[in-house]
Amino acid sequence: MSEKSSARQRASTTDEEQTSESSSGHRWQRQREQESTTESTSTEVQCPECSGNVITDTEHGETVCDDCGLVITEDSVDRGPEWRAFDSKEKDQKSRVGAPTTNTMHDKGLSTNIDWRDRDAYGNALSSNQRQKMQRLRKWNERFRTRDSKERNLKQALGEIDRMASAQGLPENVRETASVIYRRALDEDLLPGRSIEGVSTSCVYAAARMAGVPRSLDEIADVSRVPKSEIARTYRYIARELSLEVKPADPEQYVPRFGSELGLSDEAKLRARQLLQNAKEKGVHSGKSPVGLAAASVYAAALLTNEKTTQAAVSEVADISEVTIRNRYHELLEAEETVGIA
DNA sequence: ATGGTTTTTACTGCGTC
DNA sequence: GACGCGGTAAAAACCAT
Repeated sequence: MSEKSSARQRASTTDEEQTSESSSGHRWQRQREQESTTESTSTEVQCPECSGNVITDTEHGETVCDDCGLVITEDSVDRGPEWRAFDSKEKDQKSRVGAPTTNTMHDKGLSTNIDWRDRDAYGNALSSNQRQKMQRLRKWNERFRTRDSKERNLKQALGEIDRMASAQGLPENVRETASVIYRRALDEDLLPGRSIEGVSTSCVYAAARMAGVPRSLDEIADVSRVPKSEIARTYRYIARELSLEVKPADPEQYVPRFGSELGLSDEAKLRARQLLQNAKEKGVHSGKSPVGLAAASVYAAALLTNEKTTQAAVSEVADISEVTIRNRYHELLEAEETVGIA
């Protein structure tokens, strides 16, 4: 058992809960009393006997008439957890639902994991007899888990997705999305004729854009083993076939990242966004690369807020030539002026 | 394949520290 | 003289036709 899954296992056994519950029984008893005072709610329902107000008494699990005391329902089910958590750590310890299913594992994390360490649950070494048994179990578990080619395919692809996402510092939800996209691609038989690597790269690219933290094709290509052209081709194909709703990248989405990489103030970032919004209204941006626009706006904003940056530095973090930055930021400033300094 | 557009590369001149 | 910046021309990349 790996440490993670054994912890999960332990959390799901009932005796642990029972003991921790009884040891702190009086505490949560008191909590429940407080709860009941706050949660006794009167409803619109009327008592069938005296037409009085009916109240729900959560402490005793009864629905009772406030006037005549008639018990309308009893032994109602308390659907809340029977424990209280006072901080997130405690919640993690007490909760006994397992890990959430995740699409970043080829079997959604639902299958059994057998740890590679030859240790039992207490951390003691196993006897040689046991060790051999575990070896066999591991082997068959692995064979079972990655039964057919699709599963093996997925496993490899998800590994790649994870690797690239990490390299680009993309958050967990992007990996999740990328995994989902890949699954769909696999289900729709989009893979034949395309490399696993290429498709998974495209998935990461798409997922990053969908999550609003876009990476340029160049940046993605940097961490992939596939040439940019292939990524672009595959991405278009995937996006079309799965009809992914990926809006054209919004330059504004690049601003925070470029801004912080250059160590600019929030004010400058805000200014950059304003410039972009203005440019958008003027329609200056159509046809121009979003990254270039973003880079230019960041540079322009730095100038306007008197923060030191150079075109070279912006060009570095944005992967855009200085020339493009110059051209764009002129356009940005022009658009700004025609509006007039209101 | 082709033509039009955008981006990149490479180079040069200007002003400032 | 190095550096940041602006401009230009030609090449390359990209996109729709």
